[in-house]
Amino acid sequence: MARRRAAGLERDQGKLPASEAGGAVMAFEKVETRVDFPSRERQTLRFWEEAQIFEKLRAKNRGKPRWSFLDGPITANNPMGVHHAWGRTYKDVFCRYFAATGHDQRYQNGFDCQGLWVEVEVERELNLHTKTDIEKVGLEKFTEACKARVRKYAGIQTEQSQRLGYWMDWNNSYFTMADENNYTIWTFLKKCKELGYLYKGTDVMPWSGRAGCAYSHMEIAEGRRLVTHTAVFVRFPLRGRENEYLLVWTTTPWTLTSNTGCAVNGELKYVKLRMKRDGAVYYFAEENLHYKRLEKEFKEGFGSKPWPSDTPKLKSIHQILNEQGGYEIEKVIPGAEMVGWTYDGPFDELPAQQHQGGYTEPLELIPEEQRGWPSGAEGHRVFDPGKTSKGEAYVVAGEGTGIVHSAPGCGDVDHAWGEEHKLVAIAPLDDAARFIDGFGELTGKRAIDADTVQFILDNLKAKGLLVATEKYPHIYPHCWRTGDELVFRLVDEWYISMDWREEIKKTAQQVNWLPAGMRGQERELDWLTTMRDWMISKKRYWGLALPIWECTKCGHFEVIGSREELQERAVAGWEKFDGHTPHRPYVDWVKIKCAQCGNPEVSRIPDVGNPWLDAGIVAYSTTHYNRDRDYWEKWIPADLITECFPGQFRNWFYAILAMSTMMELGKDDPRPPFKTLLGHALVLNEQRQAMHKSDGTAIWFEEAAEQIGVDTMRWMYCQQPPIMDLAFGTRHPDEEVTIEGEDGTRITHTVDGVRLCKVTSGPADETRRQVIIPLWNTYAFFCNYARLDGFDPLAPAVPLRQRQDIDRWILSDLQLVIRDARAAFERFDLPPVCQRVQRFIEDLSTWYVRRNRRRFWRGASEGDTDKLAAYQTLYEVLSKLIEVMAPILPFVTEEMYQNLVATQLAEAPRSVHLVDYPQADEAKIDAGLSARMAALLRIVTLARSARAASKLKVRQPLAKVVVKPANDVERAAIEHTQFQAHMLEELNIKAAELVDSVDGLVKTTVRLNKKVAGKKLGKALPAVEKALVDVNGAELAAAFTRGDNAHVTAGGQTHTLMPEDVEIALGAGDDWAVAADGETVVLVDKRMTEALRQEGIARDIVRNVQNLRKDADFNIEDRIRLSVQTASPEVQAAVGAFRDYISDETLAAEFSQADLDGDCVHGSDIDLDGAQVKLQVVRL
RNA sequence: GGGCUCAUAGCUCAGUUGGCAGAGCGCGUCGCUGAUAACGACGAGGUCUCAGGUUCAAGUCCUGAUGGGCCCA
Repeated sequence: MARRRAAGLERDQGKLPASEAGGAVMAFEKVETRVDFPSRERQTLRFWEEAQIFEKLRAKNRGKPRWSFLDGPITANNPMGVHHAWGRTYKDVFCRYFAATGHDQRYQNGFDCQGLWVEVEVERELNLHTKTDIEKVGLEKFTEACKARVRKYAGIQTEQSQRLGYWMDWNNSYFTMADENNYTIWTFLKKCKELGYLYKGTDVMPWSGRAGCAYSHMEIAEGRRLVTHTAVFVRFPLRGRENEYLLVWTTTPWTLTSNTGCAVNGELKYVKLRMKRDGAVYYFAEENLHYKRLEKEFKEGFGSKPWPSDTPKLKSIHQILNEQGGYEIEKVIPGAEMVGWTYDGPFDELPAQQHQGGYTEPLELIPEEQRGWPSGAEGHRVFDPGKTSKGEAYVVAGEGTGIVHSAPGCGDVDHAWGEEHKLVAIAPLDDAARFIDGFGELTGKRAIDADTVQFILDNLKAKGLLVATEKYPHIYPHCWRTGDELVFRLVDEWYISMDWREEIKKTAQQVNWLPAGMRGQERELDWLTTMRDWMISKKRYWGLALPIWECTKCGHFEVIGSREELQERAVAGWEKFDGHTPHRPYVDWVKIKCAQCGNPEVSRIPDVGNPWLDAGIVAYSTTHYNRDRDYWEKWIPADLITECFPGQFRNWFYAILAMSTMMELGKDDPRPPFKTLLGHALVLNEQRQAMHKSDGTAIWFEEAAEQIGVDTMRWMYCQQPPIMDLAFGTRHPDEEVTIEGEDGTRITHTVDGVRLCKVTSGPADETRRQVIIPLWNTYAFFCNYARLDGFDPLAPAVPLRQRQDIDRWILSDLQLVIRDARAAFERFDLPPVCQRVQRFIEDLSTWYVRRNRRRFWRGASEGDTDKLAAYQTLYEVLSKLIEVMAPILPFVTEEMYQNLVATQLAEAPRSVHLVDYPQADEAKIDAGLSARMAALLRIVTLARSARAASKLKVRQPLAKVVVKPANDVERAAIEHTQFQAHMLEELNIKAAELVDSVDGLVKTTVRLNKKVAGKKLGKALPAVEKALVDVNGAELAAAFTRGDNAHVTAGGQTHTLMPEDVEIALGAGDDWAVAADGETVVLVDKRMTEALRQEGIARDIVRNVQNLRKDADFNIEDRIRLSVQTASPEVQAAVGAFRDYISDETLAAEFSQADLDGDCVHGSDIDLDGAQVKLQVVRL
């Protein structure tokens, strides 16, 4: 029992192990158990850098089978937060795994560069507020500023990604603003044009005056907000009906300037009523007179948002008219009767209302065929727009008045109505949402300004048209970037028709969408089915220059497919453009000649492209489709893409599928862009809410990396089911922190200059506690003893058959871990890898190491192969385990590898990441052994439970444990000598006994197994169940044991019960503690003897002395003098009887029963079940 | 307004063909510990959102309501 530790030290006397003398092997380095993981991660990064490990990895795999990963570009506009790190961890983990399994890869990261999001930030930097401001600064300067911003953040994100351990070819990242990317999109667009899918459309679009551009329907969804507007009731005088009016209601008074029609529902009833005050007659939907408007919203709010507190409840029209002196109903007429009535518009005096064919700026926006239509003022008319394609009426009663004011220049539905019913469009706003010329005093005013609204109200009042105003809350679209209210504006935009959507669907069906629970294919197909034509233009500056040259003379347009084609077609401006990127303003300088009318000065349209075009082409642009087709063929389809999925079905996933499908259209063997798509959900804070940059709750990457450690973060991401949002942690914006590493570094700010704040995370703490620390401590245990013992990893291996079964068991389990991990990696399913490894680490640290500790402590003696076997087993387990985990935890596994392997074995690769991924060694798998050990662990757990019920602590030895095994595996586990010894030592019990039955030792009760018995008993079940309460369980059990069936009488009928129809439960007696699980029963003998009692006291003393030693900071090998003083004869007797045991365990070379002398006496007074004992120790 | 989906312990979530409501975290008690910022055993904690229905039996199946989420209008 003597501990090896002390003896080992004596032998070593501080000298190095013998094997070191040969010079081949270094001693294992001492490993601390309290470590600063983030600081060590930074050291590991430096090692990789200096030793060029990534470069060596690439060289190693060059020319091997390819594995192709295609990176979805990250927006290079802001520093990374922890929400970006999930996807980037996936990317790195799979690239590392497929590198370890010997695959050549591209390792190309991508940055998304173009689009409004960059413009908005650059405007802020340059203090620009409008498009005019940008044009004053000059497009050249603006474009270069956008490029500079993108480069800056690409650099920052590169640095952050490297800190994450993300291995990419960082000098070869692609940028979507690159010439090749833009020109490849030109190729795509030209193909769209040639197939007839690219067209120009005129429509009323949601428009941001601040941003000066239209938004697609996908974009406005992100900017809906609850706001209160001034809504108005207005009356339109009917022509030819003295003092009679249409009553109209709107929340956007500015659109009244452009009214050209009024829509009614012909099938609805309308009331004609006369006001008592002035005799005016109003027409509106009868149902609306008493309609309680927004009643539900007033009570319950708008979705999650309550009714605004400063907004009064809405009045009904009846209330409003009553307050104005009351009214009388004259009659009710069908809406159909009103169709065709004409009326005076509220702003007929404006020049815009008097222009034939409507009014737009430029006037060319008016389609040819409409130019002869009557002006707005002439044409005001009541019409019935009928029903939607789904058969629902456009105009319904309820909110409003049942008479819908229609302005075809200000609304998309109105616009469609106008075209059908020949009502002209008057488009009042310029690109900054200001009134254009032709609107009198309104010209120059911004439509959404409060002053403008007030001006219009005053104007209507002065004309006697204003009936009432009110505060009206509703959900209204806002600009997702600036927060401004959107207006609706008639504009030209460019579209790709979706007439070929079935082709895209075919591509989507070729893809393996993961995780399965995401139902990705279904969602994508759903989107592809319902999506409208793709609006690809934007009236902005920084982005893809749409390669569309449109002749202003004849309207002919052409799409240029490449730089070379442009050069060929250029008639002016090429020399000036040459040498620039194909961005605005440079490319706008190039003019071509109109192929249709010969116009020699055809310019590019000023629009830039939708940014999803930029990201959607990367399967072609980054693989040089246009200049190196072989290369493209090698790498596309990619084996994997992985991104955060919310939103991407209609963004990147959609764009890359659509664009790739178009590029393949017409080929014999069209390729999908990728084979497998792995999506993952969102990163939230610990309260499961979205984290926001604006309120300081967004966790910046460095904050988490330096406080939590990236290995821990990576594990969190990998073990999280990708379908579920990850509750990451909490940022405390009021608590600034400074990170001080062991290496002397001090970090106070993120790379973007934001002050670091405290970040806490329950899930991260749990990960560290359950995975990283147990792994590390097992490693430390191994190294620290191997170092003292001079363990030589090159020593000849003890043959497997000469090792203990517990060694063979852990090695067998290790192979199973390797096999399971490989299988899960291959199907891109990381949580099972983490679960399997975590369970293994638990078994390793809380069972294998604990049970075998004394084999490592044992004193050295010649030919102690059992001890060598223990070292070799644990060494093999650790060094293989880190290879399994290396893709997920690249840092800690690297550090362990350096100490365990790299410095030990001369021929070993320099880094764990240069080692081939381990293969399970089938010869080491012993399924029977694993099953027996699992059975043993199950029985030990049951026995612990029974022991706890005995109320006798584990330090108190007990005489016997009785096991009734449920099956042969459990029986074999207990019969196994070594296994039984482990069990008894673990439980501190002297002997074990196997029995076939526990009858007589415990009380037995029987209960019906309803699942089985219910099938045959049916309606009789409740009666039988009741009858069973009175049955003697022991007799029933005995009958089953004999092989008989049991009979129960209930409700006058006798039912036969088979063993499987009942479950037998056990209760403990006085002498035994019992625990049962299914058929397995474990009993612990609670009866005490004098010898057991004394041994228990001795163990208590040992335990308390060990505590003293630890508190006194003695070294493990220090010898002591021990004093035990007590008046208790029982304790004195125990000390006498177990003197050798106490001496061995505590390294007490001398015993005393008096106070000890000396400077450093450590003592404590303890209570051993009522006996007072004084303990003292002093170092010898 | 339409479609999909969810509602179970303080929190996060499992719950198979209907058959004794579970895990992890947190909390409490006890125990173990010279690798471990650990570990182990036990315990408290539930109107399975609500209302009907089918059934011997419903968290589970059916109908409806309420509330949340996502998507589309």
